[in-house]
Amino acid sequence: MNAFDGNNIGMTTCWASPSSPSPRTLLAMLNQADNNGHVVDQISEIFPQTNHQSEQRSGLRERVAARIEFNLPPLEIQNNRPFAALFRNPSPTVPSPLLLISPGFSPSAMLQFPNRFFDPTHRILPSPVANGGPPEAVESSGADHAMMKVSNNDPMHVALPPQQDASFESGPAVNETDVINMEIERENKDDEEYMEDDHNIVDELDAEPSSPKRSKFGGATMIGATRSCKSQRVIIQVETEENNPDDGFRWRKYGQKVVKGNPNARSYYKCTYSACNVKKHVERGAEDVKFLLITYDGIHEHDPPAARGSSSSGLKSRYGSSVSQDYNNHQTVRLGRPPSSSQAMRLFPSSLDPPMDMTQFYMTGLAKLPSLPVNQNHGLMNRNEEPKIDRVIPDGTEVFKGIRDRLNLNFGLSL
DNA sequence: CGGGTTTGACCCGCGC
DNA sequence: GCGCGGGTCAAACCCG
Repeated sequence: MNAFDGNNIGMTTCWASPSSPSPRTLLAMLNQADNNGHVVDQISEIFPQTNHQSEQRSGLRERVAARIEFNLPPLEIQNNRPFAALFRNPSPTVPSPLLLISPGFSPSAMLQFPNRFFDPTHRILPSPVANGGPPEAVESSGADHAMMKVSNNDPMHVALPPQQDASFESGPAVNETDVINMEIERENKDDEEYMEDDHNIVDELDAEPSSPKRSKFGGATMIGATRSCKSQRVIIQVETEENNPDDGFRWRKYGQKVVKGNPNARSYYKCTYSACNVKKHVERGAEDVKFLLITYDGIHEHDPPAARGSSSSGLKSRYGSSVSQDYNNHQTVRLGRPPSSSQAMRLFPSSLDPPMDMTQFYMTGLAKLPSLPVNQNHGLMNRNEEPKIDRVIPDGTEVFKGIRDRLNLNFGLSL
């Protein structure tokens, strides 16, 4: 039994029955309630057993916490949008609020185990000032999809036991469980500016009619696919010279194409694991080639493959990384086999790895995209794994369990 | 020979 | 219907 099985985090990612309010809808209602008290009546229909009278006078975080009957610890949020220009459709896609997380906290772990954000005692979210450098940050969008941005100029080093590596290196996964967590987090900021910013984001999204793909998802940023929208999608932006950072899984490149708006070709990869349909495509930022935009489409339902010719102590895939093409004329074109792992950048560092210059991530979960098929045993990567995590954060676990239970109770949402 | 990349052709959805 | 653009296929090729 995985230590996180008790949470069943993201066990099922199908939020949405049409009759049940989505978490976003719920939070939007909470937003409105900030400015319009009677909207709370709507919410009271959803949470009839909660006493929201006092909540109307408290912050939204407190109200959310009260409704889910758990105390959500406050988070530090800053207003920043430093990477807005890095995407092909930069201005409308990048929202502003950032959540700060501590250095050394794996973004993939963050996505897979969002409950850790709630840990009030382990202090996962310290002040960036204390880190002496640009903070890690998680960004949550005010638009119809979740966005998270993680940046950290400090070397990342996940302080986890080695046996946890596979879980935390297995690549990013985000589902709407994460989304609601992030949404709840961001709502902690009872700030007019914050709310206005939220609206501005929506306005910006709506203000770009020239992008035909956008309307499909109600203004959500649709970077890429026109057809393969049947699985969840996570977009990560990494500042790296690697053109395919190692994420612990093995990928086979099956295509490359120059897409509109970006002179840098996009490479398409499939997971080589049999019966695994996870794909990803990788492209350089249109405006800043330092940044690599990796889009994961789908969720691995298997363990990361053992590295060939290496011990079982770590994932040292020879094939996870390659410099397949010199998009920026900074590296020589290399055909055939990728460079050795020593040249490859590990996307998700482990505790065994030496500190690396992992700098920036950008993650986007398109909440509007259809969720994964309901499968009680799937939903996030490696959910079926034997327990590899012996560091459990009880408070966070309980918090998330409470959220899950409450959502299940009130919405019939099975997480 | 197995497993990877390359690359042009093709497929398909969408907007006009 | 047509064109555009993103995604995929598959033969050719590369490499250890």
